[in-house]
Amino acid sequence: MTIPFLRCLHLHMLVCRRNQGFSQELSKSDISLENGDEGNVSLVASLVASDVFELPVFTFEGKENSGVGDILQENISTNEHSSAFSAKLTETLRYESGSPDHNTLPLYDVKMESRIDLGGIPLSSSRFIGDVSNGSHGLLSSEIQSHGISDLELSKGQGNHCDWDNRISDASELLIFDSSTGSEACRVQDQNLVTQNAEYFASLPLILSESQENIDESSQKTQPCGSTLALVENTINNPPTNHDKETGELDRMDQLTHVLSSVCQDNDEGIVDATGQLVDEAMNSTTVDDKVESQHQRGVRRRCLFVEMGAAHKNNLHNGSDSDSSRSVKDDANVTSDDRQLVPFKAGNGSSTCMLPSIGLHLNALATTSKDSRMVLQENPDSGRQSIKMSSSIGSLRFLKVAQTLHIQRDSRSIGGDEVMQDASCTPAIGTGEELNRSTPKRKRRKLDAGENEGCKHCNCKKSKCLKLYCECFAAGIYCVDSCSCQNCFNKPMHEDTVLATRKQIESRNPIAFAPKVIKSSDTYSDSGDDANKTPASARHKKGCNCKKSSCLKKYCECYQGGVGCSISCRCDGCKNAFGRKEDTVLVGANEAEHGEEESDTCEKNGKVGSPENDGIQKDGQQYHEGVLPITPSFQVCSSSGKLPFLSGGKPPRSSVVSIGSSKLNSCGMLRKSKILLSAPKFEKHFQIVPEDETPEILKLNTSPISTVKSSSPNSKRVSPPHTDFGLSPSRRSGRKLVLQSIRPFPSLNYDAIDQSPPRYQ
DNA sequence: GAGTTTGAAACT
DNA sequence: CAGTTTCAAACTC
Ligand SMILES: [Zn+2]
Ligand SMILES: [Zn+2]
Ligand SMILES: [Zn+2]
Ligand SMILES: [Zn+2]
Ligand SMILES: [Zn+2]
Ligand SMILES: [Zn+2]
Repeated sequence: MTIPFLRCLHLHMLVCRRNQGFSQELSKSDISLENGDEGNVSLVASLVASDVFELPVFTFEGKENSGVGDILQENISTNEHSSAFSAKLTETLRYESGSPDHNTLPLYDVKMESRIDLGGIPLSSSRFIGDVSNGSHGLLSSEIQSHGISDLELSKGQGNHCDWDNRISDASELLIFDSSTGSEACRVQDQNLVTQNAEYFASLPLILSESQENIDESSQKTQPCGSTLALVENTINNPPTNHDKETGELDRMDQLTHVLSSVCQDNDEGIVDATGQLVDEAMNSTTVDDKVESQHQRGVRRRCLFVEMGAAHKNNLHNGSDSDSSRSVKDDANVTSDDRQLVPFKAGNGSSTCMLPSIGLHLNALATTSKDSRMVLQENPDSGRQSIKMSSSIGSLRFLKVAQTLHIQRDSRSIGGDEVMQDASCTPAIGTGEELNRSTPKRKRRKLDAGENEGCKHCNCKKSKCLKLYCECFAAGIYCVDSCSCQNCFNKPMHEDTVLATRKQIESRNPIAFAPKVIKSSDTYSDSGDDANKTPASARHKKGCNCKKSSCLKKYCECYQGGVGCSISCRCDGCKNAFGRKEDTVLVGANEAEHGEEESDTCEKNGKVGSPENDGIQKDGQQYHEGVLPITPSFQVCSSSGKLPFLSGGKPPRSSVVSIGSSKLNSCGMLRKSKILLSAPKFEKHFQIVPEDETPEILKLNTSPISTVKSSSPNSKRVSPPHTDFGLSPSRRSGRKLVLQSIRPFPSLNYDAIDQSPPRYQ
């Protein structure tokens, strides 16, 4: 029951890694789906119903159609083995992480994740992992489970939202961050989210059916199956409602935001976060069209669709044309990114163990060490919002995992670049990330297409052995993958000891060395209410750039590359940063907040629209909310597992930071990470870290208030860090100081580990 | 794909 | 901390 999100994350991770492998299986399942749309749907529904919590999806099997059924059954069976699997999974995960390529079920995974998220069902992360571990099948099962759970709960009583709410609340918070980043609408409060989630769940069955219908209707979809995924894809491909693609995206975002907002409004509790992301994507994909009306329902439906789609999609993909599949994959990736963001929620429960096996991230190794940390969600009485605090490693781990998944996805899929970053950006969701960065990557991907997407990055090191920050992989906290063109690479799981030791050394010199390069701070007033206004969040490069010849107009500039404007921390000459000139910030001075907003806006715009260069600036990165930590090892404590951030970018990061909603997610990484966290909550100041494109997943901690953290979750270890911080002198300056504090996480990890519990690393 | 430019990372 | 070197990405062609 614990935390669905986590599971989702794990699933994602797993999925991503295994995507390839799954694809085969999926193809089968897909086929079955294609044969009968209804059948698919039914399957899903059945699954949902059957599964209560965890693994056992058994019932499904019986229900399942022959084609799909086989696959599902297999999955299920594997799930049953869960315990054993879990162990295996961990291993596999790592392995995978090491070589994301292995499995490529990405689509599925993604879908799985989304579903899970939607379900919001609290599963023990561990179980999930175990499920996942089983293999592709496991993934499916996991999804199924999630659904099943959701359904069950829902079925029991939509009326009983309470449980969900509670569960969700945590998740929702996490989600919220993401959502917030993504869409202003998200502002809605976390609590609301929860309720919504409950509704979602309840509605899920319906949704499924509907979703199919919608698919058929709405999308002419090429794919007969009409799985929700297909729909989504279709919508994505063809901007749903009418909007031109570009505008369409924006519109989508807007719509999504609107929808979300409306939903939020509707529900006091508003679920936004996790669902929000999903919703967003779904919204985007499906069609923003419907916006208003039962937004909730739709949102739910969409989500459901997503989830379902995920499954269906997979199927479709296989059957469908390659292009479709690719698309679907992207979508999945996006979803995952979202999930990532969601994930952060809480690892909370003791199950943290799950995290252990993470994937490719360097952190993974660390993860084993500390499980202590947990994410704590605090509710601020004041605002009512809840701040999630991840103290723990677990959260970090999850993030990491997420990030890894993102990475993996990137590798395998090479999703489009930016997106979320997803936001990673994932972040706070961090996750955001990755980069999360990396979100809606699929859609964005379309745009980006090109090469690197967020996720796709690969290094080409010749002399650094991939053990220095010169190496983007190493810097991102991830292991090199097959797609890397590095020479004499030591940044591989087999050299884990060396990697970790090197990391440690580097961190000792510079605590924030592995922190996301872009930090988002919502300072100022914004918090209070609304920071939201948007404003806020001004994302900035953690160290500022030192450009002399590029005028901060090219990606040589890390600020520009990160999709953020230059700040007083920058020492650039002739700054013309399209996301915001240094001068502007300086001048503004007091007004910083405003500027920040502006900048942020600009960024978003850029990202979404086109950033200057379509390329994607790395927005992928997910911005982490204050607390969110990057994957850095520090997190590791908790997360050792995860690897890299991913942040984001995972999210599939969209180009712009903003993204999440708007999308900045980097799909890749994370995420796109994706995502930017807009809202900071009410806390004093929230800083979000935006991982760059890829930052692996992000851990989202609520830093801001360290105090809060403590208060909130006594359980959790104290994150307190000295903040003194890491030393970012510049950032410290005036306003930014806060940021640094918020940032603490990175180092914090270490601290935690070190101070209290020695890092497990060694 | 080779070659150049660039600015961060690393080194002194 | 500044200056220099090293490095790999970003960019150009
Ligand atoms: Zn490298
Ligand atoms: Zn590499
Ligand atoms: Zn390498
Ligand atoms: Zn610059
Ligand atoms: Zn700058
Ligand atoms: Zn500049």
